[in-house]
Amino acid sequence: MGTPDFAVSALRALAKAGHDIVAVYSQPPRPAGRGKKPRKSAVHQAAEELGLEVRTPASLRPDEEKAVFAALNADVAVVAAYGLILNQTILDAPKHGCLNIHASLLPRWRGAAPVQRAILAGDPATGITIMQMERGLDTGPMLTHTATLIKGKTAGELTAELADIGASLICDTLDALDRVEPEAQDDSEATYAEKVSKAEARLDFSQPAEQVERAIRAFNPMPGAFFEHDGERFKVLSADIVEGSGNPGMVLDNALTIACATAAIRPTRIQRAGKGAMDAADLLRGYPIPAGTTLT
RNA sequence: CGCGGGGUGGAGCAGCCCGGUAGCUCGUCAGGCUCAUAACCUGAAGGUCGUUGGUUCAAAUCCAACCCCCGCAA
Repeated sequence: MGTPDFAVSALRALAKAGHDIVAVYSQPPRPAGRGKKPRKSAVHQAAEELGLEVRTPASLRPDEEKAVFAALNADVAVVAAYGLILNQTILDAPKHGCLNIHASLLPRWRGAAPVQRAILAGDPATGITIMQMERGLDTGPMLTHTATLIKGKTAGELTAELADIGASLICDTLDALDRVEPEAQDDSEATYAEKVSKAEARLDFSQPAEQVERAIRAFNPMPGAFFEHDGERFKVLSADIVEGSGNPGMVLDNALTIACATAAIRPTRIQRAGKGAMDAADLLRGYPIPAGTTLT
């Protein structure tokens, strides 16, 4: 059970490992993208390519869905970023219950956007935790986990890396399922990774440069950290922290060095609305943003 | 039929509304000067102006269709 790219790695790995996948659950196709045509989820597409049966119920609450799921008579359910609440009946249906591939080192960052939150908070490392699902949101006992350093990675890069880690870890965990010792989470250490909102993606230069740079990485590629200038949106895909000071948001030179609360930030990759991503220097060649300009 | 921007020498743009010599910033190459916080001067190479068709004496510029890229929204 999964929906985005993050879950595809695991699906492919499970299939390749020779597991008998009795069904794949994913969110139903939704109008999305330009043209608003209904699009199948990444998992949905991958499952079809693998020739697997795909089910896309809008909810798992109806008795009928519960019955269908139970009839699969699965040994175990693997869940990764599925996007639907699993009720107790569903959780109990498989012989070994439902295992979740979660993109954080639980109990830190339970919830929807663990990767982004970890970067935003400046965590030195994060990882994947395989846990036994229960009623609460990402609260179940942990089975296995693998850590990785965040360094200067963007959310996109980290998510891709964690997807691979999760894929191999779930396979290993399933192989050793009868040997691993479930470990309860320490609720007092738990933090919640709230979904990212569009408003958050607007850069706030009144924060320290270090925090601004984290935001840029956390929101790359989605939804894209941005500032506004001349009524246009400029997504900042990456930036360096440099020396400099001035009123927050002010451009300090002709190389687009932007003052923050402390120090300054200099975008290296930028994307203007309607344009492709380009180096900041290239943007400035055809679209100068002179020193003294204040960005919001 | 969700809204919108764009495809012009290697890069980023202007020109298009008001058809008629292809421009700017940068890069590249050659030479000069010489060492001035991404150096400066001179010169050169390099473009089927996304594709196809139409209008016209003449189209990057007007019209039609199509292909590709992207922002919003979801």
